[in-house]
Amino acid sequence: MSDITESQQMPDFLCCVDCIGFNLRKATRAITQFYDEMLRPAGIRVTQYSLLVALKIVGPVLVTDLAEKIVMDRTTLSRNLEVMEKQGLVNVAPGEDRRTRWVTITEPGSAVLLEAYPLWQQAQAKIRESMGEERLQVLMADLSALIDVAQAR
Amino acid sequence: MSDITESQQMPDFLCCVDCIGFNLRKATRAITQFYDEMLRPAGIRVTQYSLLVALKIVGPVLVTDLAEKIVMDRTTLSRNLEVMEKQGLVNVAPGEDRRTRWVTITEPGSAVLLEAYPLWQQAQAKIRESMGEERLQVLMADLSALIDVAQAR
DNA sequence: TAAAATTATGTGTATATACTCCTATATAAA
DNA sequence: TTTATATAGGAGTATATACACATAATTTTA
Repeated sequence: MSDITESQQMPDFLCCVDCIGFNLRKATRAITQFYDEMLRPAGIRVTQYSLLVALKIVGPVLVTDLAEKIVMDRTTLSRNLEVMEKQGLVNVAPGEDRRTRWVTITEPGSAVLLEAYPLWQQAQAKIRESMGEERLQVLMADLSALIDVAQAR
Repeated sequence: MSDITESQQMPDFLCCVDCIGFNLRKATRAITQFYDEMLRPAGIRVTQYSLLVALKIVGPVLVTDLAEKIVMDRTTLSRNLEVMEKQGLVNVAPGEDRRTRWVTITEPGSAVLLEAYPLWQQAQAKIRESMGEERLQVLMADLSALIDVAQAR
């Protein structure tokens, strides 16, 4: 256990704790708040923005298929879509196979997406300016690699 | 808007959508599930593990101070600690300044931390094996940089 | 010292996340 | 064709997250 079980006062160490899960969650909290704030004028959050983009590109799509694509638990996606359906952003309709449900972006959903897009661009640009394009590309690739490690079980 | 507003069928594009928020959240979902699964025998999740480590190192600490250190909303931290207090992992006691509350890891909390530590090490090692030490260091640094960008407002 | 401003925290509400168990439906096997 | 199995999704429960608002206590200011 070395230095972890000893109750030393070393506050600065906290910022460099090397737990990948912790650091990833910490960065996600900060970045999510950043995007959510930038997107606020459009009335949606970054999670909803991402789902609208995904639906625009791959929709209509089945819940389970979409969930797998975006590495989101099926039940999580369902609950997120439930909110968006109430807001009129998406449509969920049963398929011929009566077990399935097709998810589609609605007209109002597309309108909100159009409104949100420039706001998202601004957020994205701010980060790109500060981080640099190449560094971001490496980061995105590393995040993908992390997903592969996590799912290789 | 270019290719985003056109309902083209290009499912593979989804995996490379360049929204930093989306990719970060996606990776965090996968990695959090990974750590949570590895830590399950100890009965805690990676969020709780991180909080126990933090408290072991810097505790006793005030709620707001800890929240700032770990880039977590004050109210989020309060709610997380509430659960851990019910489980007996932490103690929350009022300070001399009667507005404040000191948070401390308990004896049972330390015991759980000791039990969880080797499990966490295994999770960490698996990722390190696959990613390599240098790549991970770069990744951690980039996550820190992201936090700085997000908070520079 | 009394009033104003600041600070530390709690509460209400809402979204985000995912595990476990359950139901309905479809497909495969006997 | 009946039975067994696999699949798609929903519901219950619990943690994680954070914004807006409220409260109590302290500090600053007039």
